[in-house]
Amino acid sequence: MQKAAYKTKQQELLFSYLREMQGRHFTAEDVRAHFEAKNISIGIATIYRQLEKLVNEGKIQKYFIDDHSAACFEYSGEECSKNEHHFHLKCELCGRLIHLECDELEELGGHLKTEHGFVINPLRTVFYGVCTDCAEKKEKENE
Amino acid sequence: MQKAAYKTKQQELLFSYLREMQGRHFTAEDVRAHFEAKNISIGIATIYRQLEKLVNEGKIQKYFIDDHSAACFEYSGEECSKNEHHFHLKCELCGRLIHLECDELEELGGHLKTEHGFVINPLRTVFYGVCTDCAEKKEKENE
DNA sequence: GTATAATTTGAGAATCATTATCAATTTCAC
DNA sequence: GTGAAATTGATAATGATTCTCAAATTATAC
Repeated sequence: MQKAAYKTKQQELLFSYLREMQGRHFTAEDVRAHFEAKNISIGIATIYRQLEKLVNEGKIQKYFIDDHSAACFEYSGEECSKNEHHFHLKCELCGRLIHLECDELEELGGHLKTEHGFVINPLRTVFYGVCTDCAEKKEKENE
Repeated sequence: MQKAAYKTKQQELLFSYLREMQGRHFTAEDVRAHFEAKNISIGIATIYRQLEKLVNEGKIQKYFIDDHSAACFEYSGEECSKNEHHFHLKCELCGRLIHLECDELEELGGHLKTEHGFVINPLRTVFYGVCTDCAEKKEKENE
């Protein structure tokens, strides 16, 4: 019972960016650059703070895609946040991030739960590996 | 044809630590602290360099378990590195890292490959979620 | 509208894991 | 032993993120 939650210009600006980027991932730096390009100044501290808040509220997701580089955020839209179970595949070769909705993965979730007592969080889990394109490229190189 | 690969004291020390820690994960800082406690001095740069080399050689694995904190390394033993396909589960609540060998996950790998053209790398993929113990604790709290 | 109190902002400093630099040391082949 | 090549390690640099705190903004009471 302590947050009055004032609505600020910066919060609205950030949210307009989220809608614009819906379904795509971005970093804190991307946000800053976006507004700088429009000659709108928002402090980087504010960007981090607001993103953090939105993550805690479950409105956006935070991913750690690349080793020690910047965190990625993603806004999936108004209502899907809780229902949608898309996973992320990250290609270790080209760096591409692939969104994957797949029943098989749902089943895996069930298996891990019943057999191993582990409730998987698809919003945070990233599968690493090699994508089709890169696998093909690699094959050609080996010929 | 450029690496003569000299064998150094530091490399041997590090390897003795790996054997001691076989199957358990550790950070670069853990290594440093371990040798400091024994009054053996190894530069932190050397530790990072050697760990990096071992990762590239496939002799140890590197995981990013916690958000932006230190990377975790793990030595699985002499010969299992290539054959063993154990996955990691990370509990988001207690922070515990669980090793999991499971046929279901092997199958998932097959599915991702045939249906989505994605070859998963189990050595790098970490599943996030909630472990049995924490799920139980949570349930009790809600009563 | 003005005063007031609570919250948010943002510039800059601080943090922390990791990487880069480079002279000094160590290793190994001869 | 000598010397070229590789490795080490103290220290500086990096880069994402968080912290600090005074100033600005917001909501509320009058």
